[in-house]
Amino acid sequence: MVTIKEVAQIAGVSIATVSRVMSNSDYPVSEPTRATILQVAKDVGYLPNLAARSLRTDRSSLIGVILDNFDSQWAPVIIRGIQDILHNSGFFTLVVNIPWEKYSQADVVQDMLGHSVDGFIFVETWHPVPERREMLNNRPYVIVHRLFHESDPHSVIPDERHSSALVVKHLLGLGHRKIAYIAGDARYFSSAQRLNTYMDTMRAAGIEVRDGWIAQGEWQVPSGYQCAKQILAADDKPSAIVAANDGLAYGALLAAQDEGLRVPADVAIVGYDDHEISRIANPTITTVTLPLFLMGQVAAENLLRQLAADDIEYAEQLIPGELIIRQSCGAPEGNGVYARDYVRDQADASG
Amino acid sequence: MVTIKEVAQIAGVSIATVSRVMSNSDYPVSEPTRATILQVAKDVGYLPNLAARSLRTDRSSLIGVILDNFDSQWAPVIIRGIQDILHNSGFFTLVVNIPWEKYSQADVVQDMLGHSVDGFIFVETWHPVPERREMLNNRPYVIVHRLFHESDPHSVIPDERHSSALVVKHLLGLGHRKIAYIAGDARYFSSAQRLNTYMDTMRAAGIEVRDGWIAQGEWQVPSGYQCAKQILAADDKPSAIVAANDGLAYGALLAAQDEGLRVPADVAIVGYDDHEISRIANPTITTVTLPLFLMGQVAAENLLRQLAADDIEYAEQLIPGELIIRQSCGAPEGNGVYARDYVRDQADASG
DNA sequence: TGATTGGCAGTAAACGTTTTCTATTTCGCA
DNA sequence: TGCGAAATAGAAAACGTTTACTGCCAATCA
Repeated sequence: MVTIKEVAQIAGVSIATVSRVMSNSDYPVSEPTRATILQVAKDVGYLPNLAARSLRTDRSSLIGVILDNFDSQWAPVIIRGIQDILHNSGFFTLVVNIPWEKYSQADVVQDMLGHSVDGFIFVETWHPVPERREMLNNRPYVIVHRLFHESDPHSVIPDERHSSALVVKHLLGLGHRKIAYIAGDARYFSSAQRLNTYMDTMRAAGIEVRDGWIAQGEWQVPSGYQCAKQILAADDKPSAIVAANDGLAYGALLAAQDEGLRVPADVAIVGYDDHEISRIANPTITTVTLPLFLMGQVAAENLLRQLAADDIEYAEQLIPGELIIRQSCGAPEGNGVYARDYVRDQADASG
Repeated sequence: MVTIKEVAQIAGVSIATVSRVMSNSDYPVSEPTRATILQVAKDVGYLPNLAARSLRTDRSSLIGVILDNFDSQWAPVIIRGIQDILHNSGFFTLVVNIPWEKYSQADVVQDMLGHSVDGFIFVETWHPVPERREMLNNRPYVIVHRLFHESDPHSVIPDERHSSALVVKHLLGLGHRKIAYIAGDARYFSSAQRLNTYMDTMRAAGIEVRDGWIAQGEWQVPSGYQCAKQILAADDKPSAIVAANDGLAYGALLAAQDEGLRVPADVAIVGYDDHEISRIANPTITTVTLPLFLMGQVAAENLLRQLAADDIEYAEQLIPGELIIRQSCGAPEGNGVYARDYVRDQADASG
């Protein structure tokens, strides 16, 4: 590999000058000299050795990204958002999926510190680490899509209250009054937020929530099925069901159809997350998006800001989601058609 | 950060000795000395500075991983497989999703070379690069899940022929003779492989494939719907349809049901890929897996082997998939039940 | 015209390792 | 006992940068 020395030799200048040009230093270099050096560097294919630079400056242009569930539908999108910003600023990411059985988070952080990463981004990691700051060697960090309850000023999370209110209000707007709720796994703090927002929104609309309207689920389809069965067995059947996520909503959909109910005619169902399942289901499920890509971008921008100056005040950042109106809510203004019709239309259009 | 120098000072030895111990050199160091150094290093929390090491040795413990579709259902699993092996061997990966509009592959490779990556893994990248070898500065590389036709000895790909034969033979074994086929996007070489295998397998079974049995699709659901409509309109209706992937299979499923046909009673349908959609569909779809995690592992192992010695002969590695028997094929030995029953059973079990 | 300034370029010292070379000690064996 | 070899340790150079410091020259100003 060609080094700064050869470039200097060919250009007839000192290595210091080459370095100043190549690293975009604000030290003054005359225009002709700069042009020559740039030209020579290009001709000989010079590439700065980042290990050497890192050794000298203690900045590596590397950001450690730690997650514990790469297979989640969300993580890859978040990571793309992160990289979109970071790569544009000349950073690479060291992405590591931590299989909890094998490595501890602390070990991975240590390894990353060995590579002199400039900062950390934690994606959806579940276990909070008490003395994180210290463990990270005081390097800046951001937590994106924080799933645990412990609050942290350096985190970027979905605006659960905003989004939850969106779906409930949507149903209220459609005239529904008897709206039931299937909650998510109680160990996730988003479950409580979503549930509480449902309660608050109902209360604000002057509706008293009955006991039988709330079922405690666990995120997955079978749980949604079971909860919906339970809700639909009540003698005062609700006209709509809000599920804490799309898996639960899909389960509820199957349960309703199993009971001979038409969705949305007999009972409306809405989900949360804009998971693929809500696009595939029949009818398609009205839901609200998780602004994942944006969250990744915001997290990366936060980190860059911390890298630039560390005397800033931080606060949790809430990113709002968007309501996606599909078929399962029966909205008159719904832009969706039944899955089969949609598929048929698409086929007609393309064939 | 504590350096080798301080460890040496505290342990009362030279930095050379510390280095030899910390880097597991095979240079002889007496047992007591080694023990002391290890203890001191641990006590003071010494971490080797990898930038310095990289500068000196020209090995970075970094592997560049390049992909162009992070959102594909497959990429994250492949990457986990890669990291599973690589991280165990002390390597980190520089994972980059290349948005083709913005960067060229060559630019990213250059940037990675600046970080002195020890090797490259290309995941599912579509565009072959002619003078790849040179571009990579002669560093070792592996292509995993290669989607383009150009053959390359350093690639790890699914055994398409094996898997395709698996599904067709499965249907033959169930007594089907009139088996139609919906092909995938013709630009992918796997489409041709899957189609050809279907033809070969049918021929080997002594069955002549009729013209109307083959439809040219494009991977997506609407295309599957349309193709199935076309196939089912033939006067000699087939009793089974093999789709080149699960999206097409799902589309075909909707089309069949639209025609008032029961699946699998009236027409059996099988897919390919073990995409989530095949688990969610009703009935669930029989399919064959892509061995993604394993492919990632094998790719990483290949790279490590190349890193260790470069005088090895290489050949494309084919990784076999597995048949997943679900409901849509009507196999008597099928281990599946209808989605709704499955969901109900799960619910009963957990509640 | 002479002193002062400011723009520009070069010298050389670091950054934290690895590794070659050299030096010392210890050991085995005649 | 003496000698060579093996085992062990240390000194120092090198890897490719960045940057503090020094120096030169031309332009500016009194």
